[in-house]
Amino acid sequence: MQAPQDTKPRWERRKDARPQELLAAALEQFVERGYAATRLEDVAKRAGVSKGTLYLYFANKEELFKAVVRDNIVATIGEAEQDAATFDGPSAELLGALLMKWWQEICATPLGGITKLMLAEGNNFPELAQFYNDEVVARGSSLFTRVLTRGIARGEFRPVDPVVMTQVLIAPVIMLMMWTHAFMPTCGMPQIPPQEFMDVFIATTLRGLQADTP
Amino acid sequence: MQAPQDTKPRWERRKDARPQELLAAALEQFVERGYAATRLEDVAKRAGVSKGTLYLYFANKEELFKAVVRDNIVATIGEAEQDAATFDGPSAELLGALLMKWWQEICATPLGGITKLMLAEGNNFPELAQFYNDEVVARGSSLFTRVLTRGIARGEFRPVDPVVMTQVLIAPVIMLMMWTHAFMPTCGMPQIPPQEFMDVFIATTLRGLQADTP
Amino acid sequence: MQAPQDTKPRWERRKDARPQELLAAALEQFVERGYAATRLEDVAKRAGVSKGTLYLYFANKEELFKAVVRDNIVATIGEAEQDAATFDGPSAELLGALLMKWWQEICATPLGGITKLMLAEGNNFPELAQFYNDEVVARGSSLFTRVLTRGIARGEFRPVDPVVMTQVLIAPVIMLMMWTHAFMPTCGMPQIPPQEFMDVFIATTLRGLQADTP
Amino acid sequence: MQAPQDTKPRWERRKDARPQELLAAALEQFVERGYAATRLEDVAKRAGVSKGTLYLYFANKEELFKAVVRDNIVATIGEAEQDAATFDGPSAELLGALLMKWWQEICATPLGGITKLMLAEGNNFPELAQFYNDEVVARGSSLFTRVLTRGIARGEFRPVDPVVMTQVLIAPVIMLMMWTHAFMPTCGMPQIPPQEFMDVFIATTLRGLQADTP
DNA sequence: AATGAATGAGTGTTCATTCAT
DNA sequence: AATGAATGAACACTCATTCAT
Repeated sequence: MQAPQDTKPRWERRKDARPQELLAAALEQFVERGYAATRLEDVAKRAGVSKGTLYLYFANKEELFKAVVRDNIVATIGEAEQDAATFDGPSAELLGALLMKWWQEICATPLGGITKLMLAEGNNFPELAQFYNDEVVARGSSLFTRVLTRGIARGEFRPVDPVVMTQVLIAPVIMLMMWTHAFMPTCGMPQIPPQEFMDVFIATTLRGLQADTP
Repeated sequence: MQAPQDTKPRWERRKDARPQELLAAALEQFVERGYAATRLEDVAKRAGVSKGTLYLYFANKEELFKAVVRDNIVATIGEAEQDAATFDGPSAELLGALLMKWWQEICATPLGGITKLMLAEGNNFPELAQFYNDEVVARGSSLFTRVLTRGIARGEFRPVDPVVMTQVLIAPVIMLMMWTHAFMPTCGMPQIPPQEFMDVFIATTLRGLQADTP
Repeated sequence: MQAPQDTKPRWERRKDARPQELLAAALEQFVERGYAATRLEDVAKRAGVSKGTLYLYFANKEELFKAVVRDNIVATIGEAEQDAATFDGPSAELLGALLMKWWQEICATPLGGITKLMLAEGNNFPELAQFYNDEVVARGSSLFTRVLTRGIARGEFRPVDPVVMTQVLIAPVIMLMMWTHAFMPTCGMPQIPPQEFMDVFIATTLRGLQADTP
Repeated sequence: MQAPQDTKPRWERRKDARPQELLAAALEQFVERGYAATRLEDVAKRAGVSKGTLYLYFANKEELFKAVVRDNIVATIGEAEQDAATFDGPSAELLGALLMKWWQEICATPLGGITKLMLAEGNNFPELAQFYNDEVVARGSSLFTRVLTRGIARGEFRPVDPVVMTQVLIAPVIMLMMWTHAFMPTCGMPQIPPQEFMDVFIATTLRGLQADTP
């Protein structure tokens, strides 16, 4: 028996990988330097190609950025939406899993830098802000809102306003992410141990949401 | 007795006011657009002078930014250091006053935007980061540390590690500021009422610091 | 008695002259190379300034081109409109004068190259085409149409359709201009003597327009 | 008797057709956008091949353009030269046929756009201008000159200077072509009916050339 | 023969900085 | 002190051309 073989010629395999290589390079560069300060030539160099090659795959800087967001953050949101749609167990468990997934797959990775970037530069690039708000903020929020609504409907959660509660859920995670990511290395801030924070936060919140059982 | 009078002719007073006008314009522009995206021409226009005039007072963009920080944040820290040095009463009172002063005079004003800016863009301008760390973060932190040490020495506070405790004091305030300032308008986050937050935070913390009185 | 003196400092006189110098350089360059092939750096060099200086006076390439057209062709049309509005004599005389002015001040000068350019590249730059059509073609045409209408109303001209007749008037002049201007030097075409052509053309046309006198 | 058959397999015929397909695509693109603005990628796409394939058949953009001219205009001139060389009848008939052929096979087809293009952009591409002048202008002119000379020698035409007369013959046709082709759609010029124009032009000219018959 | 990925020189545009007046 | 004209380095984006497959 053989290991599965890629029968394509080498350059074709290379071609298929290119967009991913470019997106990875772009992510790093955007996170390191911010949107405006990222030079496409540096992204290209980082991916080991020339400036022109970038334009074979992405129409311009803005589309490159959007592709980075889509390929990483939006994709993860999509998975989470799947998880939520097919999940059958208690809402508290689902909510906890979603929060932890968000933390582990986005906030705790370099992707967290994208959120920082949007906070910092969003004002200067309204179209990007719009895109990010539509594809990430709105979709992510409404996912949490739906889970809360489900829990309330099933009598698992107390009858809070699910929209407001969504914000209450989101806020500490973003805070923690800013804390973990953004603070300047020089800043000498204390390291909050993120995993513990998340554990405590989730446990506390779920307990607070729990409906009274007579 | 007379109120102190400015005996200078008007144009000279004007001249003396120039740097202040420029610094005010620069602050607004930096806060609105970030450091990199701020165009000196816009700062000049906002102050009602020409671009060249800016360079009569500030050697370059970086020095302008530093001057904004010095003239506002560093100055406030200086005052606070004075307050602390001459204060004679209980350490808890001093600590509460310092925290509240920090909140009210920096975090709750446009100056809070400078902190956001440093978090967001500091990495791209290492010299600015260094400056900000030395002049603001380090000095501010050490002020709190000194007050904590004083309180412990005087038996008012429990014998915590004053350096770590400093971070614990600072973190929530910065969090609140980020919350108040930075989050994208689109983000739809709930408004935390800052004054209440600060009151509760200060009360709780001081109570937690209080040494046991036998 | 003294010659009128310019009391401004030299650099200010320079500044006032700059736009004209740039427009002149741009006209030459556009006529020589066409719109797309004209490099702004070459325009700048030709005017003896740097590329950046161009942008102090004109927002971009397109605006530079429009300014060239306005400053030359549109201005001349404006004069002609004035002439026509204030003219009191026979319509035939006015019409002849307008045609000749058009020939002498536009077609026979480098400005004719602009028309050639629009014919050649207009398709590729729809916004420029629109502008040129509105500001030059439409205004110029309607001027001739008005004069024809005036002549007909006053019983000087036969009752032709003035709009169609306008085209008949315009066509030969544009033809002559293309002939004079555009033909490649190498092309070895015969030199039509333009002045004679215009004289004969105007004389013939006016005679053809003349109303029958009983 | 059989019609000549192409015995090659289909893919080979395809291969043979390639250059023609490319030339056709190039002609359309050049006429639509002009020489400089034509992107080889668009030509390739139009021909349904890849950009690289273009370079298998034509060394570069310039050679592609020359090939378009050769394959169309020069070829037609060649035919006309043949016609003229073998023609035995009256010179007036030959001359009329040549003029009409020129009109119908070049000026009235998209090929007319090539002439427009050379007029408009020739200056920017001296090598192309040289080529066009040698292969098209000179050869075409000298063909007419030879026919005129023949007619004069045979006593059919009046003894005009054949070189000058050649230009007189050429000018109106080029004019008509410019009129038909190049003028901006927006320009609202009246449509000259080309066939009538040519008929009248040829009839008039031949009559004018006719030698007096005693 | 055919592909299409890759290149890099070239151009329009921006903006911190300088300097003659 | 103040001006604002001038500069030029920097960057996003395009496209003719090359070449490994």
